[in-house]
Amino acid sequence: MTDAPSRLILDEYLPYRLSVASNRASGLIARAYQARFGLTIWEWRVIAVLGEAAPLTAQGVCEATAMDKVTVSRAIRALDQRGLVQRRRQAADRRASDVSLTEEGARIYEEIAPVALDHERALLNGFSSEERSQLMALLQRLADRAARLGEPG
Amino acid sequence: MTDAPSRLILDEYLPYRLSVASNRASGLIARAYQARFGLTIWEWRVIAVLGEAAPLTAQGVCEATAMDKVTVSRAIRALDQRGLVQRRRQAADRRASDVSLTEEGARIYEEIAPVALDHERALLNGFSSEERSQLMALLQRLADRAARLGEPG
DNA sequence: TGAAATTAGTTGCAAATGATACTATTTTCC
DNA sequence: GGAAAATAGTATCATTTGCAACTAATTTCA
Repeated sequence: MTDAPSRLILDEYLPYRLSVASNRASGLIARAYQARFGLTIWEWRVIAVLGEAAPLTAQGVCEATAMDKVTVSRAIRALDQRGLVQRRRQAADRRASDVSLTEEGARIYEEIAPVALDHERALLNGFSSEERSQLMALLQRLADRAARLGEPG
Repeated sequence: MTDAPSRLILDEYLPYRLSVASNRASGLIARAYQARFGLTIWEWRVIAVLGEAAPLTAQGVCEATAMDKVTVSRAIRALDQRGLVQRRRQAADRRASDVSLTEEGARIYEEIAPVALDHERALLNGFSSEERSQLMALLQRLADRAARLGEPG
């Protein structure tokens, strides 16, 4: 491995930096979605994955969104009540339901996706293509590493 | 500028990736501090900045930690009640108080700082020195950018 | 087979969080 | 000098969150 700082300075501490960057970016986007579509960030994530690949069970949504199952359950219920998703009990396993976007949900997905991408572009404005992929790759490695450190114990 | 994705795929969406990486890293560390020192992540941040430079006012802590003033107020009160920080009203401005670590607070800081750095090292294990500074720099730019996009409206 | 363990999803409750309003003090500036 | 605006920090209240317990269905395996 390589050297790492030996003295603690919050502003140079990776988990802190990560948290600040994430909170600012998420906050920005959360506010936009709330104001414009009345969606929480979790509801929007569920719509996003269902827009990519439906149907999914709640469990499938958990895996695809890295959200906790309680959060997913609540988001799905809220979306169901608003008529943006529909649930159908699986014949094979009656504990589980297939969840998919309704027509209106799909309409919202089509409307939201470009807005989401615009936000991403705005955030990454000024980053070269190479910097972007570096950033994504580094974040991926970091998340994997944190997951492995957390899981076993 | 450069190209950016034209189709929304959650798993390749920067704000999402950022959030996952941050939550996993923070969660890991939050659990460790809670279990080992009984500190929340905010309390620990306050201790960290006071360990670097004290005294600070609550306002100063806000700036140094990127925390909201209500959160800072609560963290300081909790630490005060546990005897880890002390507050002294400023003579010059009696609305403000100077906050600093008590002896015990300093003792905890000395104990915690190396643990924090160990966690950081564990997370960054496998990253080259160059990758680390890249990551930090990219996160910094991103946070700045998000802040500027958020502030004005 | 059928008791025990596992899994999908929900609910209830306590704690964390955030927006807003509030007190006390200081600054501005006419 | 003093009214109006600004600032430091706290309190209040409603919402969000997260954990643990729960129901219902399925799987395991003796």
